Amino acid sequence: METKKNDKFSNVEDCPIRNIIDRIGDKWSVLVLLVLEEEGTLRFNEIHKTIQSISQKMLAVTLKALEADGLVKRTVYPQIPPKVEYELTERGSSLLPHLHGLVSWAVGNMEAIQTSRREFEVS
Amino acid sequence: METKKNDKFSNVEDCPIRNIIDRIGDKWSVLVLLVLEEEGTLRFNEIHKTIQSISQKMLAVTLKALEADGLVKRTVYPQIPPKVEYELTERGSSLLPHLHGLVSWAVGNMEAIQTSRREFEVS
DNA sequence: TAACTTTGGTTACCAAAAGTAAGTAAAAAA
DNA sequence: TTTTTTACTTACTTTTGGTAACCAAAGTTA
Repeated sequence: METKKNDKFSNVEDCPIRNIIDRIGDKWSVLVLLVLEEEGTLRFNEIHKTIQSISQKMLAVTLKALEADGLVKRTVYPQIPPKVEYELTERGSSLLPHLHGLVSWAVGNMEAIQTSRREFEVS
Repeated sequence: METKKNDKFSNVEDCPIRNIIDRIGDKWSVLVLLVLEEEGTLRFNEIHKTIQSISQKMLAVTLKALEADGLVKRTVYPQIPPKVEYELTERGSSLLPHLHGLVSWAVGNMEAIQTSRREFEVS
């Protein structure tokens, strides 16, 4: 008999791993976090210029999600034309070292991985 | 004048960050890697029993991707009914410490993040 | 006075990725 | 002969992501 209790990953809502993967596992969050770390406080369009391949829509969606999770702080200056600045919160900063671990692994292994992929395709 | 050279993330194909995020940032890869680390060698259905919320299709797709990247080794025993075993490769094992960094951060911050999300919703 | 610029978005529409449920192969057991 | 077992695949639906056009509101230009 297989009860839910035998599956330690059954409660997807409360599984921290799935929770974090669902959030930073999207297409853009990690890139935005890394850019904000490197460049400091940035306006919407400045982020967009740094990550040209993201659409305005996805940048807006990504920033809103990061803000909702308290990883990024959004500051609106009531001007016309509008001015909105984004910066990492402490919580966002505390995540970054772990991302850097991943990034360094990725940098060190990317070439071998790309080779593996090509070999796998032909077979 | 904005040339491609001003955007250090413009070559999405060759950006290691995007590369690794695209691969382990999918919904299931990290979970599968963690299960294989914890349980050792497992058959297809054994993984499926451990991660009940994944569909057979997505488990198959995920394993194939991990195999293509050389993170997981697939061994087929020519029997009927079939027997296929999956285990981490060295490359896969070398990635896991970095994932654990993320996991521990996720465990430590999940509650605060969930609170932030609820607060963000109402405002 | 009308049109254009600037910024930080939103909206409608389309494509790609992921989820669901059912089907498949092949042999051994009932 | 039907059922069982295992590791998938296939057809279909839903969710996510991408593209391009549009918007507000004040200042600048003509």
